[in-house]
Amino acid sequence: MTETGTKTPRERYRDQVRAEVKEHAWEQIATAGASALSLNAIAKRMGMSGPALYRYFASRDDLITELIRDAYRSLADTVRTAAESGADLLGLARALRGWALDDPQRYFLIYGTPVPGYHAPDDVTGIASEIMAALLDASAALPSDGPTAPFAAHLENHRDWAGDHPAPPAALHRALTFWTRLHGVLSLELAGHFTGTGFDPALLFESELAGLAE
Amino acid sequence: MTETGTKTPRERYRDQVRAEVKEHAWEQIATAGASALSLNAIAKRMGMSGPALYRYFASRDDLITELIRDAYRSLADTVRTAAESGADLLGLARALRGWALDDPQRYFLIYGTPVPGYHAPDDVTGIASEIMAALLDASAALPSDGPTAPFAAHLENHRDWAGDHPAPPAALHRALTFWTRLHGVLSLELAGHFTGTGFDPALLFESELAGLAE
DNA sequence: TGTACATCAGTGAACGCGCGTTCACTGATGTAC
DNA sequence: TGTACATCAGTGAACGCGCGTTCACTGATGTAC
Repeated sequence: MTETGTKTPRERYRDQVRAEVKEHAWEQIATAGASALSLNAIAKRMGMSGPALYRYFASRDDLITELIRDAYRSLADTVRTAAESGADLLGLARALRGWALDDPQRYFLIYGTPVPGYHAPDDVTGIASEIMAALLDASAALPSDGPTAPFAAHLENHRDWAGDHPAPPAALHRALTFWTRLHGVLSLELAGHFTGTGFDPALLFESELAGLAE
Repeated sequence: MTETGTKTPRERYRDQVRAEVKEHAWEQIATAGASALSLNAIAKRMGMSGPALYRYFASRDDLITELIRDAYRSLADTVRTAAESGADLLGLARALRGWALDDPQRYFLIYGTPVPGYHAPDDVTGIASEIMAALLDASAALPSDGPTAPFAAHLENHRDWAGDHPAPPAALHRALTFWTRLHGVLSLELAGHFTGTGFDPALLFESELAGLAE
């Protein structure tokens, strides 16, 4: 055991190769989808033999799990960074959209078709909560006048998903609505269902969210 | 060539086996996802040898393509039937939701993670237009008072996706918004992102769409 | 109604492929005295 | 500083698997006279 923070050359090398494997994995996912991801193919592209990768990842599933975790982490960081630089709720949404457009298959790894039987590791739910917390912060920061919808009352009684966030029901509702509308436009756009329609998805995105920011 | 409409026993048998293959395919997709679909596995479950299926489908891709077409057809029929029995825009949305809940993997085959490089056959765009036309009809049937959003103006200049539907810009906008909000709630719900949140996705669905029906 | 032929469903063997993963081993890198 | 040992990266062979797909063939079903 070395002191935390200090890394031996071997450890640094390990980290570097692990990172390189992941990079090739993302390339492969972007090219052929996550289901086509293969350890042997990655090894070949790195000029190594297949079994060599088992020094770095226990199994194919292990690698995928780590990619999912990284994707969540990357999105959470993106949203947090935006929040720290003063973005409002709409700004967070735009940051999330940018992140998704940056690598659609990474977006789909989190929000796309679920693989029956696969369960994400427990710690990603914590990261997912981070993202939601940022949205809740931004939502609560906006003034909320006007009548509250009936659904907000329902949310007040079912606010487990918000953790211990002190946002009032109207803010819960707004954050959740932001969340679903955002994914509605994004998932259709990224899956290509707007190609050939003529209109600009970015404008639709703005239009869908603008009304919510009051 | 027999007269159209009349089928020989052999043709009927063919149709029946083809249908049975598809049923097993859907089961397999529901169980393990579309990427795990295998002709050999289907044949085995039907008590046949693998090559036998090549009498009925030219290739694995051919089968998948036909499943996608059937999924579109099924959704279009669902929406059309709802429209014919007098459902309004909200009713169409509910019909679509019911269809999706009925078989989530069938929903994802159309609206889920796209497989890079795969292109749906041309004729499904026609079926997709049918669905959108039903939404546009229902949208245009609703009264539209109030000011039109800026995005509606943009849509007026980019209405290719609406075909030759005579809906006014406000109706185009409303149909499209229905479409994206509906998929926002549905895709997150079906992918399991609401599990453990406590609230009722059905209420969120209603809440998201109720405001649009004026 | 019966016979001769054509059509077609289904089989089993085979091909080539790439996959995940295990294992015994080599050679290089780091560590302890 | 040098030697003895432990650690670890990477290789190549091998296993078992299931896949899509082709092909020559058998046997049943339908068709024509």
